[in-house]
Amino acid sequence: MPLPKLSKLELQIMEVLWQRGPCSVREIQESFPARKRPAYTTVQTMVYRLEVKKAVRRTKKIATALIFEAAVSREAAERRLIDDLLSVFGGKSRPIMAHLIESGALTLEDVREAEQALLKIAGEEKSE
Amino acid sequence: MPLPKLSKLELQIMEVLWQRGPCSVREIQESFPARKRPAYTTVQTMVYRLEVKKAVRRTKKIATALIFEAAVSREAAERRLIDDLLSVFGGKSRPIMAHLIESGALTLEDVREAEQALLKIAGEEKSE
DNA sequence: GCAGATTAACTACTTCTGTAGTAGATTGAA
DNA sequence: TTCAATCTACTACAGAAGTAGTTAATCTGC
Repeated sequence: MPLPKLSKLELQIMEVLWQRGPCSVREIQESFPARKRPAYTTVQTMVYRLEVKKAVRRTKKIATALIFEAAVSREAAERRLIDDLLSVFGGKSRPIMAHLIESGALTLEDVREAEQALLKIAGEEKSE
Repeated sequence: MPLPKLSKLELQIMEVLWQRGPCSVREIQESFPARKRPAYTTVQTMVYRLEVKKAVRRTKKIATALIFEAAVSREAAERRLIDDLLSVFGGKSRPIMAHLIESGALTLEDVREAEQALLKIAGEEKSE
């Protein structure tokens, strides 16, 4: 599979790797806000599972600790999430937009930016 | 909990109920496209679980069959999905929009419609 | 060189999801 | 009235996800 499905916790771990670059399990664990910090071995287990899924890879070893880095991009992982959501909505983004608006997360600026992006794409396609 | 999390298959079952109104397990099962139709008892199990989650309720009994109806609205369920997704993106819809565009699911019309909706809301808020 | 700290690797257990079989009750038709 | 079809209700099981303990190897400072 090109891009395996990542769970919520797995994504949070990937997030650390995307933000900070290669990290040890300890560094990943400590970057969780103290209140909701999972046990060291919990993070360790998740990192190993991500490794099996080829979402992270070992790069080197510093003293006793293995250093891991993301093997899939944030873009690709996020894209996967959106595609999954779209499949629930039958590929239509209309209802998604409606909910984003309802929840107050979508601003006029977001929309105008999206419009510009779409216009740009349309223009490029014409000239191909 | 006001709205329990629904899994993919649970959502597909809710979809049948939302579309067709009250149904028996048999009707739900048969409304799945033949190719990917789960066994009768699989649907039955899911419906019972939805019942435990209070997402569906029994309305009546026709002969031997129980008739179930949705106890949560499609709006609420979809809203829950979006909110979960938003939490992954830190509440920002910008990246979500970007991916929708990239995947080709978002059209200019969708965007213009969204813009109108937002303008309308802004107008209403001013006059309150 | 050794002891205490740190880590990797393995194992374990729970909940959720998807999947489905079985047993016993209920119907409806002949 | 009896029997086959249909249902409900219960049970089972595998895989993913979340959580974490244990054991044995490995460092590192003294």
